Amino acid sequence: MSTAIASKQISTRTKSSFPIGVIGKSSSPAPADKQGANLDELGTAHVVPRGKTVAEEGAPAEYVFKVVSGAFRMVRLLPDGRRSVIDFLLPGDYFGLAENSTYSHSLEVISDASFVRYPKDQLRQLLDSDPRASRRFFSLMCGQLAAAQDRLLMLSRKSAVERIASFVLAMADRSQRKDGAIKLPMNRADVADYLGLTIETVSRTLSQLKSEKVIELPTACQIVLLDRDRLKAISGDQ
Amino acid sequence: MSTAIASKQISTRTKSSFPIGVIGKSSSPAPADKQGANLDELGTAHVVPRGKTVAEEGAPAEYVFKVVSGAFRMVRLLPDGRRSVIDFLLPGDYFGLAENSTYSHSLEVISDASFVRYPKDQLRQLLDSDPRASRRFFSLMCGQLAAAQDRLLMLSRKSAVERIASFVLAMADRSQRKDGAIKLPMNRADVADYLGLTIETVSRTLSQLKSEKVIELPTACQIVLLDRDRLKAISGDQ
DNA sequence: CGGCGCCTTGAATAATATCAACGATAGTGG
DNA sequence: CCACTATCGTTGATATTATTCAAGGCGCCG
Repeated sequence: MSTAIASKQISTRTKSSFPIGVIGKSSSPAPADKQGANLDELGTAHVVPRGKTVAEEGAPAEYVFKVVSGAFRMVRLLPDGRRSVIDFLLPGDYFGLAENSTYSHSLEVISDASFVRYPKDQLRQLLDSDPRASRRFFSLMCGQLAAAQDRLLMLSRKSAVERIASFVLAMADRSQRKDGAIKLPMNRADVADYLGLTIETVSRTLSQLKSEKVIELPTACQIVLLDRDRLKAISGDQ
Repeated sequence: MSTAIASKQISTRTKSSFPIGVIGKSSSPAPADKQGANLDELGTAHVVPRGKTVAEEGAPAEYVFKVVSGAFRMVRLLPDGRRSVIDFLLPGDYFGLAENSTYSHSLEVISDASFVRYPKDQLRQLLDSDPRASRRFFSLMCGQLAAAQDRLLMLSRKSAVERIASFVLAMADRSQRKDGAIKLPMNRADVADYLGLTIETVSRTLSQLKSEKVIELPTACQIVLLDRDRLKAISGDQ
């Protein structure tokens, strides 16, 4: 099932082709680190094509992943095949830190992507020995937890329009360009499984917002915000 | 708005009337700790009556709470008053670690309760200086995140019966006695806001499970499992 | 015993899912 | 370069689920 993944060792000496972030110390040239292991030395970089499954639900959780480019979805299945997209991962996001001995989610590539992968036990060791890295990851976890809790509120109490509006706003915030068209890397099915709706409801609701001149849809995967305030009001927050 | 809360300083010398857990070192007599501050010295114990709000959404997040006895709900409101119970907290559970500068949830007492409260910045300091405490809290956070993700799946894709079945099973697991009747500290409204349903749907669905001989309801707040396997099958997991 | 809060149940309604058909778009091979 | 095909997205009609509205019941406490 698992096909080859492009892989290479990252050296702190070699200029990597990926903008790999350094944690627990300044991102500059990297002076000798008396703490011993550091993230750069731990990780290997990989390039993966759209559709690829990088980590599989139920498999031993050996690695922690950091997205470098592209987009991923974190997926969980019910035995009968119903699917939930627990989160979308964009550059800078991590996967696998909170997983137990086996992954409880699959990590799938939405659009051609690259990532860095760290052996989980080595990363844990680093966290134990390096207070700065530890603090960094602790606050990452806090962010993830807060995001999950936001979504709990959304899924338990918001209507379809409110969910879509919240989603569009969130994607606009995560997107680099704040003004122009937002590029959605995921398809309608992914959005539906993320928001707890069906493909049809997602489509209909986006059409509705379009007809109300709140957004524009130049293509299916591009969204232009015409009335951000209105969208925020519709989203139900504040 | 905030009425008096019973409060007293905890001394490591005094035998506390609460079973306050010690983190980052053995729970025995407490030898001098070269790390300096430890959790016992940080915390103050409090007793609170049912209905009391211990932390308010939007207020400065100054404390982290650990439940000692009783039960709490962690609540979030939408501007129009819709309510979501993000989680129930039982003895041993923590609140407030992942909160930002202000609480994004209220913490409300469901049944007469007691808790220990730690100034957040002091706890943070302890986490920075004590690797064992840090590890402990890191794994607590992992557990909370995993639980939140389970609930995301539930809220996005499970039907009313499946949610109720999952909830009953989860409460049975968290409850002390595994065999006899489960005591629910929360009312139907709390369950509804936790599962993203209405009071009526919760009531109807429990009645349905009762009529199918899967559970018994001696009183509204007691549940007896008659057929755990069946309940697990209904819950949709595995 | 009476009142109040909480729970249950029924009937009608609304929201979203499902089923089905059609349309658009992108990738492929002639 | 164009046509074909597969995939994805949109839209409509209908079905289903859960909500809303409404009434009544149960238990607890004064």
